[in-house]
Amino acid sequence: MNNEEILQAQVKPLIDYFEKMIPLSEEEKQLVTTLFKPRLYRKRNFVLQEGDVCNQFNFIIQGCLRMYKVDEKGDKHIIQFAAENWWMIDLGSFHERIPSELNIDALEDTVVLQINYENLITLYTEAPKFHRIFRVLIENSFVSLQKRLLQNISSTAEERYLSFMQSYAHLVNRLPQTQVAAFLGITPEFLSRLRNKQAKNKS
Amino acid sequence: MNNEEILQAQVKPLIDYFEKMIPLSEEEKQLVTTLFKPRLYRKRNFVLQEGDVCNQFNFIIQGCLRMYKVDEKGDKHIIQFAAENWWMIDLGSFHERIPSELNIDALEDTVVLQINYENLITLYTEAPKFHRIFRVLIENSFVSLQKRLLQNISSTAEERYLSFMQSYAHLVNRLPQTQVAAFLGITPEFLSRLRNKQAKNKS
DNA sequence: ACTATTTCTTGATGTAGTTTATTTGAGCCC
DNA sequence: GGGCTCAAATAAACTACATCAAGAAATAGT
Repeated sequence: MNNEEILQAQVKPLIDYFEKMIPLSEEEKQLVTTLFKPRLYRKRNFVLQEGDVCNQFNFIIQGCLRMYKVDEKGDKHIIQFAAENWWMIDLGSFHERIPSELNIDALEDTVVLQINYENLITLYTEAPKFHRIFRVLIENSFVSLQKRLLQNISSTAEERYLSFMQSYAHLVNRLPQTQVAAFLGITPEFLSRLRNKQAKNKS
Repeated sequence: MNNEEILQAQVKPLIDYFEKMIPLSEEEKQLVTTLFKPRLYRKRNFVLQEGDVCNQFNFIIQGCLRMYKVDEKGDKHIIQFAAENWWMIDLGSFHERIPSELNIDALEDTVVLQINYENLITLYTEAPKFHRIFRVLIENSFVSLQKRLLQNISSTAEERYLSFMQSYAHLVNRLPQTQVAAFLGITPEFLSRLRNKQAKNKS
């Protein structure tokens, strides 16, 4: 993927996404086109590093990002993966304008449409409808997050693995096992055993 | 607490809560006063039972609620406690108008101000400012929830216990140990051991 | 095409947290 | 005040998962 292709990144998937919630006027579409900017992050590049204030609200056009925290031991704990048509942001850092404790990086070459803090305020001011759109958007994210929490506190690693295979079926082939393990909160070794067990069960 | 006291439930804490985010006009205050209704739930009564559609957005004036899921074994997994000045709702069920898998009940006699689905739509329509207010409100809830998830996937039971003691210091004396254990995702027995260990460390 | 690095698997051993059972204590109810 | 229920503490056996180590397989860089 080269710079020309980045510049071709279309705003259409984003407009479509918004219009699935609420139809937009021509002016509103124009605002979105102006205020969201395409950007390529190459594999292993950082969208956000801990210590920085998160200044971009990202919508993924192509590729895959992950968000994680590094603990004192140096272990990474993955909060979220996001692929095509998902959002990625540290909402706390973004809105409170405080340094983030989280990292976001690219697991593949990834093209996003991003809007910075200032421009999002502009968008809200020029088109208040986006308060509603982003309310609904965040409500949806909240519901997903709550499901994940519930999974985590109420299931064994094996149940979480099976559930992950279902919910992220489209993603699972694109992810190395180490990433899946870090998401499930288990060691890669134990994940390997689970996979082995499942394979045996099927045959 | 008797019915007279319930009827005295003031809308003031709620208005104050909103105005900490964004000032309201007199008309908007009036709308809030009209559309939110006070209600008493006695200890052990249900605000929401699984299978029902969640139809109320609740703001807690006095008391304490918990939200939990019951798994196949019959074990309860607590997603959230909420005391004075917090919100309690199953957002997924409420917005998608689908039956909830969660239960909400009262751990103490609890007075809430609640607005039902229809009236919330009315509120949004009459005073679009509330799209913004609820966007911010849900963003805050999202951030708390994400912190809890992170705690859960990255800490041991002991670390979670210590962190809980800090964040919920005001609540912890009002809760039986069994509830704390169900929130932390451990057995009451193991919590007892942790408490014991902490007590010894202090002396 | 070849090495180097990362990823995946497998086995042996260790540990955090569970399960089950028993005991003690604290409200509550005639 | 005695019987009841329900919350809390303690202990032993057990299980899910981690850690460590070492080899095999797959990817990437030159």
